[in-house]
Amino acid sequence: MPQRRRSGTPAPVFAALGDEIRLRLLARLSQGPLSISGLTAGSGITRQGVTKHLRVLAGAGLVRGSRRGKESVWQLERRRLEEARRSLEQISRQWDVSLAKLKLFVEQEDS
Amino acid sequence: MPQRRRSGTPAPVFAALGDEIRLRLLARLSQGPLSISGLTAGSGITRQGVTKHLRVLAGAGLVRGSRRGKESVWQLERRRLEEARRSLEQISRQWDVSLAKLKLFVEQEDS
DNA sequence: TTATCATGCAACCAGAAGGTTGCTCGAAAA
DNA sequence: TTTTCGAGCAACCTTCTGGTTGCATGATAA
Repeated sequence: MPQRRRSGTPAPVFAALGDEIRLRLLARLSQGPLSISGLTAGSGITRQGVTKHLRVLAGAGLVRGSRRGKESVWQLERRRLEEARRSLEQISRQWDVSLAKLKLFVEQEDS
Repeated sequence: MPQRRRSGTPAPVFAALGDEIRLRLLARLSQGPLSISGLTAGSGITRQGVTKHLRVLAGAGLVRGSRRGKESVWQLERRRLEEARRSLEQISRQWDVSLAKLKLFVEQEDS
């Protein structure tokens, strides 16, 4: 089933990033592709736990896995992260405008 | 109790951003400060639900609330969002390096 | 061919999340 | 001084999450 995300909202990507273990997995994957047992080593949780986290990341479109022989190898997927970054930049921009207006308002009040 | 976040990891902020309703609340707050009932109107959930979401956002340091008369008014808190944006940019940069190396490796393989 | 290794699948479990309702309380408006 | 309005607190419920274990299976290595 392709196209899990409806691409409209950044929420699922943020949710996927909102977990320490998943951030560490991504960090390790940013050193290069790895198999599940490779990722499990030193992760502190079981292989099945890692698998579940990988599925969450894949559901958000942040990683992609493929079978190679008896192992399944995972790697980063660039697009979604860029989308997330853009979303955050946009939110951050709205934010700035908002706070600028607020500041202006307060100063007006004061005078 | 001040200082809820240990500021080391961006995960809690991402987790707070990882919910549609909370993103909408932030969007509305970016138009200016609002009371809880103000935020509740048109949110689709009850006042208590909104309150809980606000607490999550506050726990991540993204908003701040203060009492004004009988109402409690909420507004954005800039710092955390900037931190999150920086984190995402850094991750994104690692990512780029990683994928560049991968591409290089693949090309080498091919030749 | 037989072990062994890397996974997948399913069931299960405890605790967190997201939501609701009911009641209480202080501030404001009538 | 009464209402009324905006919130807080607590209890409760259901669903999702993060984790585990046990077992089955297809590839690889001996």
